Amino acid sequence: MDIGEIARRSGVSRSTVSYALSGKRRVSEGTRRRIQAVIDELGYRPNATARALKEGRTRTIGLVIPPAGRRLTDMQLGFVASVVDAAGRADLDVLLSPSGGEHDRSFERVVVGRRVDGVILMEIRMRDDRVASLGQAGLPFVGIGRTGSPERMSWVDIDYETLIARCVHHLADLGHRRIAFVDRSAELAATGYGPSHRARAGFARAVSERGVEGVHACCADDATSGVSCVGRLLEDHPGLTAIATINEAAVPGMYRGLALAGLTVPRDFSIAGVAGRYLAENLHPPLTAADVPAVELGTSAVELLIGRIADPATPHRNLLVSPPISLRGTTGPARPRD
Amino acid sequence: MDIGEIARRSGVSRSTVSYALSGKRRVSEGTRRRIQAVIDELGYRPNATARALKEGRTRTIGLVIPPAGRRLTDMQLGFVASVVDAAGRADLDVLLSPSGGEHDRSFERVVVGRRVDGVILMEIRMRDDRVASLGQAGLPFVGIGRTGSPERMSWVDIDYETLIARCVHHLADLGHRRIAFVDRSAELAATGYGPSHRARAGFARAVSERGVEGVHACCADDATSGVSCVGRLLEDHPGLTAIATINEAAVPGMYRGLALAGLTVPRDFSIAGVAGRYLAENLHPPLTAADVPAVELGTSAVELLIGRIADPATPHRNLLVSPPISLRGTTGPARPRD
DNA sequence: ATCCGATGTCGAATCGGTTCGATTGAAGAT
DNA sequence: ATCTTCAATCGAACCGATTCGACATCGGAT
Repeated sequence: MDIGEIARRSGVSRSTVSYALSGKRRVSEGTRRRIQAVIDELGYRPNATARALKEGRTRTIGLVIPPAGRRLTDMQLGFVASVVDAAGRADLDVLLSPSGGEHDRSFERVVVGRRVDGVILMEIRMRDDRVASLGQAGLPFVGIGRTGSPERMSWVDIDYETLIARCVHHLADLGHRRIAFVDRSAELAATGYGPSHRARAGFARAVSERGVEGVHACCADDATSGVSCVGRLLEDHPGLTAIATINEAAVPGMYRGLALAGLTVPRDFSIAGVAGRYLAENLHPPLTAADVPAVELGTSAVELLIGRIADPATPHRNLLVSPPISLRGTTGPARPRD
Repeated sequence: MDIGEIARRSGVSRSTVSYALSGKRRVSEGTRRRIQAVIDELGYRPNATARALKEGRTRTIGLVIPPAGRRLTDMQLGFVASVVDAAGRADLDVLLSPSGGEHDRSFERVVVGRRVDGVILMEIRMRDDRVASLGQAGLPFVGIGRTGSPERMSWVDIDYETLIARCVHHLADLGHRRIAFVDRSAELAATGYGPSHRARAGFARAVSERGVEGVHACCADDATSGVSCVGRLLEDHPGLTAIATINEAAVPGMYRGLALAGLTVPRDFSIAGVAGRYLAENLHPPLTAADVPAVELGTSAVELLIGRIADPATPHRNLLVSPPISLRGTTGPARPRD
């Protein structure tokens, strides 16, 4: 059933049906009603593909998520949910494209096949080929995260550098003198993952400002790795009394690792981090953390993208959030170990 | 840049370029090379929308997920990931459509606008309007989950009825005489959510077979609700010593609730359930549970869907899994309370 | 010299919409 | 009665691919 069928049954031309539907030209009341009746009876809806072809836009945005196989963190899940939600409110559909490995069929298909009007890119590297591809394809995009030269793109991001520094200051204020920074996985950091780089810089800065000792450790995004990471840290650094982290997925494991070592949080050991609010609140004990407003970031990313699609020539905009640290149950005064 | 541009620069007609690309007719070696050179130079890729219009298929499948705002459970996340992954391997893209509320623009757009070649439907109700819509639209679909009349559709599902019964038997074998079934949220169950219904039936059956006392409780999908749900159960049913559950998201909260009541798992209280393997293993203590093979289910769903798209007249197929219970750390011999 | 089949390429139609310019017919002005 | 104006509608072109039938060319058979 196509628009021709509707036209025939209503005794008008195809263009009249189109105008009746879009309202872009006047159609007499009687005709409109007749057409509408036929449409309702047959349950007609214009074919989105044909419309997309003619209009030159698909009313779809691409959401590039971390590659399949890797589990989304709580925060990432929050991004995805809020992007889908915000897009839906703007009557845009969302096409999922797992990417982040090397060559990438899905990303290729979506981007250069023009399946989408614009793209939201997650888990961006300091140097990111996908950003280059998108630029070259002339496809509007917004990053959740930013590259090393962020002035050349639109993005929303979390100010990990500042936030981790703030965690260190908070811990130092409590008297901690040996603090570990638990990063995300070594592979991710090695590929130039922005938050890792920037958080490391913020950590180094704060550590030197406060004259405390800093330790860096990578840790995969799961509880088991958190356990072993903490085990290693405690063993290698006897004076360690606190952790600052951006690895929310490993936090439950860290809790367990500390418990295994006979340490109680926050009495014997403190943890502060950057995490999605939902997760921070639902951990036990609830995590003292800078609460990343995933919904706000996802929503803003969609808004920025819609703006760029409407007018690609507009100057780049961005949003850098540094939410305050919510004091919950995981930090307390330093207490010497051993 | 379109196929005409490539044709012009290669000095051939558009159809020749198309045949060179698709291989559906012979093109002389020299011509093919010339065309390929131009394509490589310009980085041309056929416009997916135009191709979709002509071919009558979009090479995209729709994935209908629970409505925005509700957080995906670990198991659901596993489904989504594996569906996206399996689809990608078949060179299909995935369009996300949050749905499950009442009227639903996204679902409408995707289904009747023919944006996709087929649909995978999550979180199906015993009676589900979306199944009717899809049938009426003549769009192939596969359920992860099934309705009350499952013979009329293709699906993959978890045999919650059997699995919960198995949990009850396991607990009864350990001497438990008062067992609670912790369901998912009351709202979800009220809308006829299949797993709730079927698990409840399996629970009732097993409880009567073993002559033990069964208690039913609904619980929202989060840790906090798990805490309060357990609190209520312990208070209202003093003899309660075990829980069987399909609510994986509430399990961490149940642990906490039991701990708050001074009960140690599994010494004082047992829990068995149905949960994604990843979650079950990463809980602390690891949950004794029937491990739902989310990846297998998602992959099978995509395979079934591809089959139906290829030949919609084929008889319906389905897959009902009932994985064995993995004994981990949360069940033990009953020990009277009070 | 003519006919034949194979091979390689082209032109036009098509998919289902949107949109622009042209056309029709009726009402109002002169 | 003729001209103008305007509202309502129509027909055709177009978006960018695929595909079918037609056609040109050429070597080989008669």
